[in-house]
Order: sequence, then C-alpha cells, then structure tokens
Amino acid sequence: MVMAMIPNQAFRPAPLTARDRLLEAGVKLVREQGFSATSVDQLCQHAGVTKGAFFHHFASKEALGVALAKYWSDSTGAFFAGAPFHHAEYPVQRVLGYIDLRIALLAGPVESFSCVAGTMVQEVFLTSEAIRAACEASIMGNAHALEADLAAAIAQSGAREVTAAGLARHAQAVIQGAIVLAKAKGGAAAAGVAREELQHLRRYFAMLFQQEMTDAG
Amino acid sequence: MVMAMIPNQAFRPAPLTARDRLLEAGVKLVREQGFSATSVDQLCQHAGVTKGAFFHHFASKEALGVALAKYWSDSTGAFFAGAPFHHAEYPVQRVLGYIDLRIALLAGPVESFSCVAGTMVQEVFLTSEAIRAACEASIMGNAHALEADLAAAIAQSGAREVTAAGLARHAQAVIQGAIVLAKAKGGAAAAGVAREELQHLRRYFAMLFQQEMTDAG
DNA sequence: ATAACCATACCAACTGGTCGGTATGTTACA
DNA sequence: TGTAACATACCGACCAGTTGGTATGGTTAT
Repeated sequence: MVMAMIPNQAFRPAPLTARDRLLEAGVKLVREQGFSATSVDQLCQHAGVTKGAFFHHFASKEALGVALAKYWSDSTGAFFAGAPFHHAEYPVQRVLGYIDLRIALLAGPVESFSCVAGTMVQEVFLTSEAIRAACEASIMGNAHALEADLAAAIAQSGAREVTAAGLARHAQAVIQGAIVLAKAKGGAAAAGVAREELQHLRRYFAMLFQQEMTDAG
Repeated sequence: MVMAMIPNQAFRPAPLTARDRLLEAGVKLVREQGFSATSVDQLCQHAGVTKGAFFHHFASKEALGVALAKYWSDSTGAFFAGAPFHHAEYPVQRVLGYIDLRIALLAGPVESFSCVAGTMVQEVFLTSEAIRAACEASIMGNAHALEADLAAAIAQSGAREVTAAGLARHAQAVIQGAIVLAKAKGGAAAAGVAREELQHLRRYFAMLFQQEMTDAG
C-alpha cells in the first residue's frame, strides 16, 4: 500500500522532469484533499508546469491517477524492500519488525503518513476501473511482500486456521483502517490513534505465532 | 462508524420531506462516488428536488456533509442498538455477536456496505473541520457502543495490556480497513475480502478473551 | 398574514480538455 | 560535416460545460 516514506520533498532530490514533478504534486495533493477534489490546474500550479505539459505526459486526469498509483507503489515498495528488518534471523522477528517499522513511521500530521492508493480507491472504485485496478495492485503488492515471511512464521509456529496471504491482507487492512481513524481524530492525537491500531495488529500476530511481546514503537 | 444497515432504500419507507430525500441521496451518492465528486445538482436530481430546496435546508454543501454524517450515525446507531446480540448472556458472546453481525452484513456490492463517514473523512479531513468532527463523532460513537461489553469481557477474562476503548477503536479500524480493501479488490470478490478481515478481528478478540472460536459468518 | 417550504432563473468561477505553436534535441543521409 | 527530417517536451490561450451559491418569487399550511 503505502505510506510515509515520502515525508516531504525536501529529503529527496527535487524531481527534474515535468512528469515527475506532476506525480510528486499528485502525492501531496491527493494526500491532502483526495483525488476528486484535486484539479488539473492545481496539479500544474504545484508542479510549476503548464496545462500543456500535463496533457503532454498524461492523456487525462484519470491517466495521471493510474500513473500515480504505480509511482506510489514503486516508491513505497523500494523503501520497504531496503529496510533492515529483513535481516532478522527468525521469520517471526521479520514480521514483527515490519510492523514496528510501520509504527515508527506513524508520526506527524496524517497527510504525512496517509496512503495515496487507499485514499484514491475509496473515491473512485466505482467510477474508474483503471485507477481501482492500479490501487489494488499497489495495496496487494505491498501485502505480497510480506507473504514469504508470514508463511515461514506460520510453518515455524504451527499456527492453524490462518494463511500467509490472509494475514498479509489483514496487515494492510489494519494499516488502512488506522489511517481512516487517524483522519477522523485529527490534530496532534491522530498519529497516536494510528499507532495504537498497529500495536493491536502486532499483538495479534505475536499471539498467533506464540511469540512473547517485546517492546514496540 | 458505519455500514450496511442501509442496504437499499426500498426496504425503508420512502422519506417524505425534501431534507430527508436529500440526505438519503447523500448516502447513496457518497457511497458510490465520494463527497467531493458528488455535486449539489446531482443530489437534487437524485432526491427529486430543486436547488432552491437544497439551499433552503442546508446553508452549503459542507452543511449537508455535516448533517449527513449525523444522519448516518443515527441510522446505524439505532440499527445496532436494536440488534439481538445484546441479549447474549456473557459479555464475550455479545462482543463476538457484534462482530458476527458485522460479518453477516458484508455482502453484495461494496457500495451497499461501505461507510459514509469513513469515505467522507478520508477526503475532507483537512479541508472541512466541521465534516471531520461530525465523522469522528459517528465513528467514535459506534466504537463507544461496544465499550461496556468489552470492559466486561476484559474483566471476566483477565485480559491485560488492552483497554475497552482501545479494542472498540480497533474494531472500527478493522471495519474501515476491510472496506478499503474490498473497494480495491472490486467486483464479486469484494465482500469476501472484507469478511476475511472481520474474521481476523474475531479471532483476535477470541484469543484475548481466551474464548474458543465458534462458527462465524 | 406570516412564516416555512420550495421552484425558476441566473451568476461568476472553475472544470477537464483541446489546440496551434515553439524550443530543443536526435537521427538520416549527402 | 552540414542539413533536412523528425521526435520530444513544453507553453498558454481558449472552449464548452459544470461548479457551488444567490436572488426572487410563488405555494401552502397555520
């Protein structure tokens, strides 16, 4: 799915091409206002390009939405692929390490850790099949990255009645739900509410895998 | 929070006043397209009233959003307050009964069980403080209705490290996340994905309360 | 009659999208 | 090597339609 890993632009090299600048503006504006409320003019203004440039790179606003989901997916996927929790010895440690990392990322204002794909799909799941599919790929791709570790953890712990794919989806569901609750709470308390949800997810996984709870975020 | 309980209008008496018809149209259109993508003209057309009627009852589109969250909250609140799971003997049964009811409601197309408050707050949490607060009240009110049974279940089971309020929020978070994943999945498989998430929530609660898993939805 | 309720007509701002045109390469070939 | 042919990236004015919102006037119950 999606998440913070894009705290703000200053920490990453400023995108050079107009296309990248538009996608970067898309990340920011969709997080702040959603997809429907974000206009093409706004995207152009924020990216510092003209409308002509926009429609040179994207056939339509919908096409930008599709590209944005992929851009988001690639960015977040690369971030988690390079995270240190992968080097933990036991699969259960790797699974809990992933959750701990997600917890650590839940800080600051909601728009700094909310999910572009999750936000978009809520709005357009019925009106744009192309964007819906792109968001599904983003969220489910993020889930898929967890499956191997979860399968190993299940095998090692002997957990029954659950599947690796199902648990991976559940992790994404809790993350998405945590973001919704954080948005509802608003203000400085938002991130704390979201972290609390991930703590419950961690406890669930730890219980399933018969692992003692260690400290978390 | 939010949910199906409003499967479709045919099962409830057709609202008579223009205000109610507009709110009913709001439920349907926000579920299908989100709040930003829903125009005042669309709401009027669907409700069978004119723009004059709209702005007679609501000072602005934002005001309708606030009223819609309250309308939604009252409708769903009344539905769950009257549900039979409240009559179960043990608190753990009542908690799991609530989840089983939610699972049973997850059927049909996503727009028939999605959450109006959750959808709205995703889009406008930064741009409309009034709607955000109304959605928070809706979602947290739904959570609050569970707290008494959860507190009793915690007391009876001796569960530690969790609070009734925290678990109540977690239930809402999982429900919201299940809806997001269902929207991403799309099509006929959507409801099944959502039910799977609630099953995980049920398993988590059952483990916390040391209760054996019985059949669920 | 008087106030709540609702319809019609209208407006300025903005919507996604188009279009003709330009500036800067990149390639093909004499 | 020079130049013609083509491609890519971008600009900014413009379009028809839609947006949320207003102004005003007519009904209908009390």
